[in-house]
Amino acid sequence: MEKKPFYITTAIAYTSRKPHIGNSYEIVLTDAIARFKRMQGYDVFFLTGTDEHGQKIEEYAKEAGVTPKEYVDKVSAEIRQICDLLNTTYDHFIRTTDPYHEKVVQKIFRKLYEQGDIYKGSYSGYYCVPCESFFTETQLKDGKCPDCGREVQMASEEAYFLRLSKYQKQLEQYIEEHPDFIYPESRKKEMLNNFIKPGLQDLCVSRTSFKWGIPVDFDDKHVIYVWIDALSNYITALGYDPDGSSEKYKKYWPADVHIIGKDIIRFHTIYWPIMLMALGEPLPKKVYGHPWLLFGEDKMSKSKGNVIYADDLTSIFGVDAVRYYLLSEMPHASDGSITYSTMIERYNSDLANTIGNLVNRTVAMVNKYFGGVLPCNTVEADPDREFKATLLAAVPQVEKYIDEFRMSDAVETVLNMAKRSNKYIDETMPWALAKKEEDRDRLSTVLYNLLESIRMLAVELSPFMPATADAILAQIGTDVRAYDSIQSFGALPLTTKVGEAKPLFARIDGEKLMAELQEKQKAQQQKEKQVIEEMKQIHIDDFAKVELRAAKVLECEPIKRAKKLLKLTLDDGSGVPRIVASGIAQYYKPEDLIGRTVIVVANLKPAVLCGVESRGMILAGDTADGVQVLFADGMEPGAKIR
RNA sequence: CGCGGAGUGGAGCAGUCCGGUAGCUCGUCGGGCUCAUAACCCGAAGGUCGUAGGUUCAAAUCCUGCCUCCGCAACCA
Repeated sequence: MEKKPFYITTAIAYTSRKPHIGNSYEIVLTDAIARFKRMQGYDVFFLTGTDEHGQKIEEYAKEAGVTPKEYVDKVSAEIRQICDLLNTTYDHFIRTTDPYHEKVVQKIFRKLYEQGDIYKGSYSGYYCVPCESFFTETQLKDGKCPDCGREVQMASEEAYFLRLSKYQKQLEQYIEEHPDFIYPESRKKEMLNNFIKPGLQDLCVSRTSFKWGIPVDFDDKHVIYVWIDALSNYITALGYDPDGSSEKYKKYWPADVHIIGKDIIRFHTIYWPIMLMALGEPLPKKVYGHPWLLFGEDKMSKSKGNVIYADDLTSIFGVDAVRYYLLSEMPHASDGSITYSTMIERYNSDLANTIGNLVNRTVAMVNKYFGGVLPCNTVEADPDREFKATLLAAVPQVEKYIDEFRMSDAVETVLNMAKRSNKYIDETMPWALAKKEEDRDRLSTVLYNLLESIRMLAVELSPFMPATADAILAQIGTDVRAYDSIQSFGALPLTTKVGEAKPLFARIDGEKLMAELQEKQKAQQQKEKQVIEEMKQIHIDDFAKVELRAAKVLECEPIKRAKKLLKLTLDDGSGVPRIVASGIAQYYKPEDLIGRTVIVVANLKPAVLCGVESRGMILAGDTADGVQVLFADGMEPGAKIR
């Protein structure tokens, strides 16, 4: 029988910088589903890749002093290495800079243009010069900029637009008729109520303000902006072509599920379906917006040097333990969190104690009591039936959870299989049976049941922890691992000879590890301090361009709508009060500052922050617990600092 | 009044849509066992479900106000 196709994708990762462990969650989640579906017998195609165009990348590359292509080559390779490190089984890794992708994207753009779904228009609106942004008439506040309250002017910029409005009704109908399309369901309401029903505005799909993108082939002033470029990867990767698509495309499209972060649900449930409608292609069956993996209570920040990356974790815990953690700790709807201590806890308790020890003690007994091969005489007894029934019931349960994307529940169900087996050992007490010759057959039966339960466990574990599953099967000496073989109890051949009992997961000394990690972190910080010497040097003339003046704080108040900002009114000696906004609201109260003298950068270009025009900035330094303002009490307002 | 999420035994969470004995994991304590990685199994303690009202025979669950925390956005000039 022909296998049923199953097409699953991750979002493509933006190549601005190395992804942290939270970003890696998505690929592991998708991989687990892909592996599970393959095991069930589906013909799976699993796509991932990198999104490599855009202004940001152009800027990062410039900063790094390389070409955009060199930049994305490096980051894309890094991302791919992480996918490989995490042992993910993607079938294709697409890059939006791949020539075949670029070519088809141009064709798509042209097709949509020729049929009138894309039109050339102008991005006209009210432009606020200091804020560098466009606003529609409805966004304006009393005819002025909603951000800074200043005058705006009419301005326009040529651009291409995708006619979303034309498909609005059709999309709304589709979403309502396909209740499974957007998952979890809470997101569906969000999309319908907040975006679709109020009316869709046509989407700007080209830019002239930067170059690093796929050019519009009939108008090369323009590059194709992110939506059409990035989203279409899901079909270009398969060989979609407006002039005739590949067999592969016909086989796998529409996708069974797009796995994406909750932040980009809008693009995948509104823009992407409309693009497909315009192309006359079927829509993906499901879009799952997964939650985020957050860092524990201790907020991790790059400046502290303690962002967690996938390779940091795998070097300590191993790949499978990291996969296990990501899959088990992440709730399906709300955000998960990661800390080293919870990681250690789960590792020791679930992996070392429950699973590892179960395999170890069972294999050890088979070797000790029977020299590795069990005799074939079966003697059933009381707890057996319930034991087997519990294990078998777990199989459809796991299946159900995975179909609902409830990974942590699926993983827990599998873990419970191991717990049940540990309990079975206590119920049957093999060591007591071993003492009496007449109980030998019963002992053999008990151990067989255990080996079989472990085999079932290993098979169920294989999508989550593939290497561990292999190791377990090797230890119990079998390669019977088809999904069919765990639908009933007893597929393990009786003649199986078990291997040597070797611990699967060595217990981790939590305190010791935490101490080591702290050491490491210190070393890291030390390193960052040393880097100063390698920094680019500036000439004294450059420094002289900065006008530093002492200034006395006359007034100080918080800025509404801004959590971090204080508005300071300063006497800088000029006679005219100077307004400065400063991001120190978390560390200083207004009364702490009034009357004190601070140092202000006097010739800084003004900027508008949360509606306040800030003319200059005051100097402050980072400390362990926040920010400390540099005071110059006693100096005359206006005194020059050098 | 920018948007959104969350407050449940020491910790992390489920339960909340569709009211009706408050559940899971970890930790703690007690017991059991000795095959095993100081692992495993059993039991216990521990919660007025953020707060104040309301609806109801009955509220963690529905409604209203308030408090606190967090994320996003704004933004740390």
